[in-house]
Amino acid sequence: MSDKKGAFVTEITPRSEDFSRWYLDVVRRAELADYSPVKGCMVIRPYGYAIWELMQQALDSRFKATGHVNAYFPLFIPESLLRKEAAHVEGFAPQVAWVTHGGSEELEERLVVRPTSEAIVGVMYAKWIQSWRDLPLLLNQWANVVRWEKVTRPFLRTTEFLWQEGHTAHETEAEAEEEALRMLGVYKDFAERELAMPVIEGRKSESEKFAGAVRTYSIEALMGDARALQIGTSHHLGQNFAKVFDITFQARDKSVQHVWQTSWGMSTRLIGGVIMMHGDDSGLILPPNVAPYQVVIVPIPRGNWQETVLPQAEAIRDELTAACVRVKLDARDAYTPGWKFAEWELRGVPLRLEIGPRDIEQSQVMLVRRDNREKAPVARAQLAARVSQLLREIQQALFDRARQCLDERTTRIDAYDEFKQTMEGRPGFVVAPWCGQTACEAAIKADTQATVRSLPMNGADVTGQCVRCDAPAREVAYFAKAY
RNA sequence: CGGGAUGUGGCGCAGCCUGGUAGCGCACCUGACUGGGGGUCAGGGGGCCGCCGGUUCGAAUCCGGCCAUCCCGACCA
Repeated sequence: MSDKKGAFVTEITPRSEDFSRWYLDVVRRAELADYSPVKGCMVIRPYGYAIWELMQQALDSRFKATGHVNAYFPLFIPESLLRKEAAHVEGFAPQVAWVTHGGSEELEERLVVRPTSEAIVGVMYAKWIQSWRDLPLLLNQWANVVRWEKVTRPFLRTTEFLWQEGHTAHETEAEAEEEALRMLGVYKDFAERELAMPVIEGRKSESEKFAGAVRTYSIEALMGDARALQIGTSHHLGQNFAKVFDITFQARDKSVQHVWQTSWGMSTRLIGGVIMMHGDDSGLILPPNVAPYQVVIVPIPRGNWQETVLPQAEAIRDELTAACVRVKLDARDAYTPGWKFAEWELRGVPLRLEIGPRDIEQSQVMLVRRDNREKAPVARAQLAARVSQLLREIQQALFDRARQCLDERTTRIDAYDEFKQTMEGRPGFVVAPWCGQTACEAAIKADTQATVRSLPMNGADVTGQCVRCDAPAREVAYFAKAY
C-alpha cells in the first residue's frame, strides 16, 4: 500500500466512486459489524455496539426525562393476537418468522417472533388499565425484533435488529396526539444534537403509514448519496388496538372508554445513517457525542520512547479521562504512526492527539481534527479545555455541514416535467404541491422511483394544483428516493 | 420474490476455457533496524478451493442442485 493515491492512502472503495461499496467496506473495515452465517443477520462488533450503547444512553435519558419507564415484553407472540388488528396483521404477516415447534412437538398455536410489540403490549395493557387514574401509561422497551426482509444491508435493513419501542396509553385523543408529537420532537432533538443529523419532520402519507396506526409521523434525513433515510417514527394509534384488545378504562365522568395509544421507535439503522451522513473517502467520521473514542492518542516513537514518550501519553490519557473524555491510547509498537493515523481516521475518531519528543520539549501536543484535518499544536496546560472545546466544535461543524448539504439538496418544483427530469439524477428532496391521493403517489413512484417521504405539519398554505395531476394541491410534500 | 453477477488462507484476486503437486499481493507470526501520513530486511505459519451430489483412474477446474453475498427491480425501520 505504498503506491501514490494522494496524501491519504485508503484500503476502502472511495465514497465518491461507489457509495454502496464504500458503505459496506466501511462497515466491515471499521469493525462495526460483520456478516453472520444466518441470512440477513449481522453481528454487531464491539466498536459498532459501543456506538449503539452511546445512542441508547442519549435516547434513554430523554425518555426518562419525559416521564417514560422501561419494561420488557416477550419475544414470542401467539398468532391469534397478531391477527386481532386487521391492518396490523396485513402489514406484518408477510414478513414474520414463525415458531411451529417446541422441541420435537408441534405447537397447538403457532407463535410469531415479534416484528413489533403492539399486540402483546395491547393484551397486557388491557389487564393493567382499569381507571383514568392508571393513565397515562408511558412504557418503553429496548429489544430485538425480526422481520423477514427480502433484501438486507448491514444496519439499514437486517432480518433481526435492535431498537427501542415506546408504547403509551392515554385518556384522550388529544393527549395521544400530543405524545406522538412530543416523541417525534425528542427524536429530532436527539438526531440533531447527538448524531449531528439535520432532519425533516412530518407526517407520512397513507401508503407509508404504520400498519394499524391512525397517523404516522417520521423524521427523515438525507444521506451522502442524496437518498432519504427514515430514522425514526412515531405513531398515533388512535383506538385501533384498544378496541381489538379491549383496553378500556372508567373515565372521570364514570363512562367506560377505550384508551388512546401511541408507539414510537428508533433502531440500529441509526448507525447506518451516521455512517452515510458523515463519512468520506477515508472512511467513517463519527460525531463526538456518539464516538466510542473521542480522542485517540498516537505516541511518536523515537529512541527509547517507551521510557520518554509513553509515560507522557499515559498521563494525558488519564488527564482527559478525568475530564470525561473518551480516550484511546494506541501504544502498539508493531505499527508506525502513519499507519495508526490512517487506521483511526478510517474508524472515525473525531480527534487525534500526537505526542513525540519535539512536543515534549515544547510542552505541547498536536491535535488533528478528523472532519477537516486541521492540525494545530496545543500547550499541555490548556489541553483538557481545548479538547473539550474542539469536540464541541466538531460536533457543530458536522451538523452545519450536513445542514448545508440538506439545504442545497432541497428543491422546490411545481411542474411535473421538471419534477421527472430532476428525479432522474440524485436531487435529494424535491418539495412539491401534492393532491394527497394514494393513486397519484403510486404513479409518481412508478415514473420516478421517488416517494412521499414527509408531509410537514405546519407547512405554508398551499394553492394551485398537484405537481402531477389536475386535482387541487392539498399540501406540500417532500419527495425523494429512499432507502 | 423476479433479472444479472460473484463465491479459491483474514482481505483483494489469478488459476477454471483445455481435469493431474493450490498460487500472487496485502494482512498475520518471529527477529533486527525503524518511526511526525499506511516503513525496510531476513525468516515463518495458515486454504474441507461456499455446501451437497454426479461424471472420471483423478475435480478448484466439467455437470446438477442448494446456500450465501453484491447489483438492478417489486416489498419494508
